[in-house]
Amino acid sequence: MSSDTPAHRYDAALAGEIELRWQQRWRDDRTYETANPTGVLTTGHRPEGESRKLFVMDMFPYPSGAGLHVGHPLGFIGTDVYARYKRMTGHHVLHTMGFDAFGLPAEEHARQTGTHPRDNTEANIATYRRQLTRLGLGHDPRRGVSTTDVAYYRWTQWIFLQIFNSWYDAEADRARPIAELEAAFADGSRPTSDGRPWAQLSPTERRRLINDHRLAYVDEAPVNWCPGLGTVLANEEVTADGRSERGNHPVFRRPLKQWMMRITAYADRLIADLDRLEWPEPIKIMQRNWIGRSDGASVDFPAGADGGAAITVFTTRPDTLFGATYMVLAPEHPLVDDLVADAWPDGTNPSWTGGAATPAEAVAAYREAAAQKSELDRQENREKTGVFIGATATNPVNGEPIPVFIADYVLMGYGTGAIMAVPGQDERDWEFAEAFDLPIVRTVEPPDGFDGKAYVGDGPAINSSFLDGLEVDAAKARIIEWLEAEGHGHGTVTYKLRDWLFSRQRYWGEPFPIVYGDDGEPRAVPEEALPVELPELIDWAPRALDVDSAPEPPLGRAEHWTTVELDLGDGPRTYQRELNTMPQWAGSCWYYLRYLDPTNENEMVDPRVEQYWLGDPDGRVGGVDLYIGGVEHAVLHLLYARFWHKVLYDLGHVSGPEPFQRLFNQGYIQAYAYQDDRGIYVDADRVVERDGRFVFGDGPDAAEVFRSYGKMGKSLKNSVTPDDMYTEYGADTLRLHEMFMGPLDQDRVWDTTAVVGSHRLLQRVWRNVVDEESDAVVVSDEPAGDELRRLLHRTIAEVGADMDGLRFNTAIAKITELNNQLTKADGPTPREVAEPLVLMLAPLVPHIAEELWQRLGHDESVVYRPFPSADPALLVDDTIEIPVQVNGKVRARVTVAADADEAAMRAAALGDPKVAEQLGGDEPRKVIVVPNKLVNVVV
RNA sequence: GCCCGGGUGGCGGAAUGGCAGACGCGGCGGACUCAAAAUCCGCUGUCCGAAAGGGCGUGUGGGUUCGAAUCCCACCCCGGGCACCA
Repeated sequence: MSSDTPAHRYDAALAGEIELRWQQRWRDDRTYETANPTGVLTTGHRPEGESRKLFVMDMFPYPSGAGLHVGHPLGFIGTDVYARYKRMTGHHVLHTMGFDAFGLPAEEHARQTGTHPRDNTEANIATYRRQLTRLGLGHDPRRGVSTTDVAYYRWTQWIFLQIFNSWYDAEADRARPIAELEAAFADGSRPTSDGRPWAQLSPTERRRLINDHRLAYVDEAPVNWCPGLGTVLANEEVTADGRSERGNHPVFRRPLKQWMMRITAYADRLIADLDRLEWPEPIKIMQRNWIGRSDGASVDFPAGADGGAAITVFTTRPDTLFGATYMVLAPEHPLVDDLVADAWPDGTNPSWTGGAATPAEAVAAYREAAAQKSELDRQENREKTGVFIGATATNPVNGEPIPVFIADYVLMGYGTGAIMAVPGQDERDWEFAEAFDLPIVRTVEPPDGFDGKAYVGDGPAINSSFLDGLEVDAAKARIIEWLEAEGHGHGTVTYKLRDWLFSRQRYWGEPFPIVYGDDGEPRAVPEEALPVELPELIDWAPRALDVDSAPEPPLGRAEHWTTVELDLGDGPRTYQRELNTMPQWAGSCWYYLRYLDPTNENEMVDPRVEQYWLGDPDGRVGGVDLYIGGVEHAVLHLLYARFWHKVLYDLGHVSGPEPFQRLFNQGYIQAYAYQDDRGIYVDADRVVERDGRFVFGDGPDAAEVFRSYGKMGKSLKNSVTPDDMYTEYGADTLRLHEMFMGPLDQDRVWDTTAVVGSHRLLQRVWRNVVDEESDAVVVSDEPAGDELRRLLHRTIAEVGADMDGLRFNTAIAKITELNNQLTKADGPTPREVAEPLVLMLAPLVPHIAEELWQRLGHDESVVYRPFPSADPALLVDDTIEIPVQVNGKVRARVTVAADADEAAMRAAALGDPKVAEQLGGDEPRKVIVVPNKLVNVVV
């Protein structure tokens, strides 16, 4: 520090000293520990008198090895400011932070750094804790669980067992304990699948029957096999072009035996309850689309030589049945082999045969070609292809025989894998019909002037016998009645949502509490045997695998762990453990519940504690009061967590049907990156701007570089870390700046040069309270002037409203205006203004606020001081200045009494010389007076 | 292609039917300094003008209104999601 800088200026060094001192004080005083109403954690803060509970939560981070950059804490700071504001307005606030540390990101990082995932994870968590503490986040440190803690994943396993031990009762529309299903089979009130009495089934048969109904079940189904990661993946983890979301490795569909969760049973409730949530509409839309409910009908088309087989299709347009002129099956549809004809029927259109001598050859060749196509080919080249299989089916509505094709535009994974093709009303069918010269029958009258091909809109039915004249909706209802009456089909619903693939062939995850006996059927580990601890493994990494290999769970290498002796009710026996682990989403499905009661060894959460923090006194759906996180979890975490919560709700373990009442998506902070003329990224912090060009380096080596922007990180060489900001300005400045940059839900570009503005504000605030030279407090106990007092109360009112609405950027702007007023004024700051100013700043910049509050003569922490309240009498002025418009353009300003009536305002406006000049002696045609706002004179 | 979100000074943004550009960054000028940094003060949408003042101005074009960044219609551009889902 040079000699002429004031000795007690608020700079980075002073900020750092203040921040570390107050962080220590908060730890010593246990300032942020929040009391539960009952149970283990009843110590901690609890507001006196009437208070409302408020549970504010962030999406917890994966503690990656790279540590934090300034983009990470945006949401964390947002929840912290909000939580602090709410504490000051008398709320009982629960706010903490844990770590989502199992799963691919942690494991991939450990793999790259050659360390064991547990060591790596623990080191990373320590780094994150240090960085988050340094930011001054007011978290209850007792509640910060990690999903990798044995004491935590013990309950993840417990929840898995709840799901495993339940089934979905479609009639009651809820999950029920599996024992109730067993009882229903046993007493005959529910028939077994093959009709044999329960008593006649062997123990293994019974187990199989029951296992088929569980909400968590093992199934052999086509899954996403990713050899690059050595594991299978959920649909949600695979990108549209068939690659893994993490690592971008190719993914292959292949049938494998895997754990599944019956999320599809909840599809309708997951859609319906969205209406009760205060979530951003785009997220709700994404969830609705992902679940993809379609209402329609299932229709049987008799087919095969004797007409004995039937092709069942799903259609959303049963009203167009009279226009179905051919059918298409997915190439891998199981009926194809039954239906394929021995020879081409006489007169077969040569373009239908694919040039093959027989239908069987054509089918084989087409399947071969389809299997060769990559996902990318399918997307880029959408020419309709297919072959005739030599067979016909009968349209049930008119008895017409129609040809059956296979084509890859029909997907086995949706509906029934077969469609009725109605080219008149479907664009894809039209294209296929044109390519294969198939008949086209319109069954909906297109509007006059329609010159397109397929018409997919509304209109009266035509060429459809008894449906003619009906609008689409009426025709659908009518034809479904007919199908049901005639036994040709029925109304039905399908979903895009698939059951959730729940097993991974990875080491770093929760082991399943499942074992297998001699019959190969999965059985639950008894509750009292939990936790099933993850065995220590030296060789834990997945093997590098090729496409044709099978997944190989690393837990299979834990020789002493893979078998276990248990008594499951029929004497001690040896069982084989399940070797897969749970996906990374498991732990994050329920962490908000464990925050409530993190040390409870007897229960997942004490029901009274759960009811207190997640129940809603206003009769809303309940759950976490405010949940802030990125939009990237729209259909992953947020859907899975809702599903688990609903299962727990059905089984009576939680009190409400939804986990997150209100969701808010914070934006992302991105940063400029710079590439040289070879396209290589250069260190962004060594680039300077000169006359609109960007230059890297200095002296003779300086070279022009080109600006782009993207996520902060090593690859773009554009990271700025919180530590950089602490050194230069302090944590309060960083917090303030991140909140000031723009609306919390908006993406923004980081600009380090702009941070100084927030630092200057704090410096000026400091100077308005403390003398920089002497370090003495310089506030005055004289009353504030009338104008300043009014500004203060207006600011209080506006800042409070902004904080409630998470509009921190405008709250800061208003505080700045008030402070600028103090800076401009002669003489010391009145205490009457200084104290509320410090209190208003406290949620945003808690350290400097604590320090100033103490220097203003207060012993107690600012954290639980009441937020200032505005005197309503001071929010209205005696006189106001209003603009006067002439033809909508502002031409003058006049001062009138605040309660001036229309006539007085009109007179004041027309009496203004500038307005008179504009009028040029003419009478105005019309004068619009908006009381308290403005006057508009129309000439 | 379909569905969301967005387009305002050199930059981040404010104003959601009533004074466009609050607040901040950057820039320019000044004070302090031997000097620089830091700090402080003033100016800063754009065009015409010495000034007073005036014209223009919220992606483009139209509309509703006394009055539109804000509401309506059409289009353009940017970002995101889904994508042959029957």
